[in-house]
Amino acid sequence: MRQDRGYEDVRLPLASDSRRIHGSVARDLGAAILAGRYAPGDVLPGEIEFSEQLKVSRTAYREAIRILSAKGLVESRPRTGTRVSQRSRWNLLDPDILAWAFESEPSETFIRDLFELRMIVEPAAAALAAARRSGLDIARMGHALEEMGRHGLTTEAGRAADQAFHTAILEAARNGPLIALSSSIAAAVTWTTIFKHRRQGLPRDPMPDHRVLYEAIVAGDPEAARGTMTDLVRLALADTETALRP
Amino acid sequence: MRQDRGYEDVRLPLASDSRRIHGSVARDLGAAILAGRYAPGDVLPGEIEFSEQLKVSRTAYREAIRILSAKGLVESRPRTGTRVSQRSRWNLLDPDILAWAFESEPSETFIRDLFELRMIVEPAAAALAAARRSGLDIARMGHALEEMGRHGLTTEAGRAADQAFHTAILEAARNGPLIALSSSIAAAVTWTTIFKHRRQGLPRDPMPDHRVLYEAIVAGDPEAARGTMTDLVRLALADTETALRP
DNA sequence: CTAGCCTATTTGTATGAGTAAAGAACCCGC
DNA sequence: GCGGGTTCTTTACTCATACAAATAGGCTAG
Repeated sequence: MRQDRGYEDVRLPLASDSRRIHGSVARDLGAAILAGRYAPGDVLPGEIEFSEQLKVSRTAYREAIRILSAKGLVESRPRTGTRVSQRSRWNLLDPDILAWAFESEPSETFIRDLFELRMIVEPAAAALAAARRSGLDIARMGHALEEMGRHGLTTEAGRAADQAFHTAILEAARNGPLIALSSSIAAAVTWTTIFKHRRQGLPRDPMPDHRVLYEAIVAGDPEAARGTMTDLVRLALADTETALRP
Repeated sequence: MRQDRGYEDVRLPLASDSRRIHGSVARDLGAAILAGRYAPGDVLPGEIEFSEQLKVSRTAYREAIRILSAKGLVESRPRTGTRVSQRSRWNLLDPDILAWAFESEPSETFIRDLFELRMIVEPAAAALAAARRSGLDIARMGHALEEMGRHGLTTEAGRAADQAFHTAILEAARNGPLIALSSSIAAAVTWTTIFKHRRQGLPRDPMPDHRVLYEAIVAGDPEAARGTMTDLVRLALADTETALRP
């Protein structure tokens, strides 16, 4: 028997709907801003000019700008035009923004910052998850672990399972705002692995760590879960550090 | 001598630009969704019908929907229409979403969740801040403390200063994604105070706690800062709990 | 009963005209 | 000269309309 309920809204972390024109324009501009091609304070060309330049209608262009504006990347006012906002206004935890940030390789400090966040959030989340997890949560984690083991982290499916494992833990913590952080965490998780592989092969098999963590959560032992997760993230950070600073 | 640099982009947490029509439509619909007037899975009326009903052009309405879509509240596809997304897709850490959530009084569980997040994030942030704070950071915190002391938490200015104090700490932690959480934290901070007052007056003067925390950060003692912040948030949570459960 | 086409419905895109807001330049009285 | 109000001009914002694309669900042939 398959347990499909609850998975129905799981999709790849593809940036929203880049199929539509407004979506792809937003993605392109957003990625350009994240990559630094437009700096905070810069004024974009006027609507008519820029939309013509991009070969799209003003309607589509404006909708793209609304998207960026909703994520805090730009602000537009009559007479002044549309300008890139200060970094402090950017919604760095927005899933799309993260995806755009990782489109062109992000700065090392950004990756470090994400790991710092993981180090803060995930151990606490693991502790909460150990206290609150349901049978369904456990099933999901178990399934993700299995998939990880089967495919290995060299495959796309394996990395997805890794993400799913960490996401399941955050969801088991039963905290809405915390779940909203899962996309950020997931981004960091994926890039850990990618970096590790880029720097030739796995320095270490991550499966044992994950299994111990899983057992702690199944056993309902918050402090064990916290400690194990701390170790897990610390090791991942260490691996990433060596990959970053060769 | 005043230190104005760096404050130039500080504004009230008013939901973006509700002056423009697309902005106010987005605010209204967003607040309605957050308040539960539209439930996840519900399909909104068609563009033409709904925009006429709201007495705005289809263009403005569509731009509003793009904003909501960018924040994960809705998803729209041809033929199917626009429907409210699953809660797990909502970007609960988005500043606008938080503002909308607090427009109609939010659920108790949501407030508890925010406090849980504070409890996780702020002590760690305080520790980092103690290690990394600059002179400017200290000046800001000091200024905010002064204002808090002068106006007291019964005034709008005093509450703003309280928020500013906590925001300054997060900024001193020198971590972009963490700073993006400041709006969430700030929301929780404000509502603590409002709840406490609703439940007759201050149960306790919060200034001493804040001063001790400030000293720890000035002294550059991470563990002291972490401990003090933990106490501070725990007390705030306790106060809020008693206000929630009368 | 199934695979594949059809079509009706809904959002998406394009275009053009007119409105409102917000700096900047200007004018005027002092 | 100089401050304060006024006009001016640029820009985004709003509106209306037409057409294109996508797709869910029915229809039809096999």
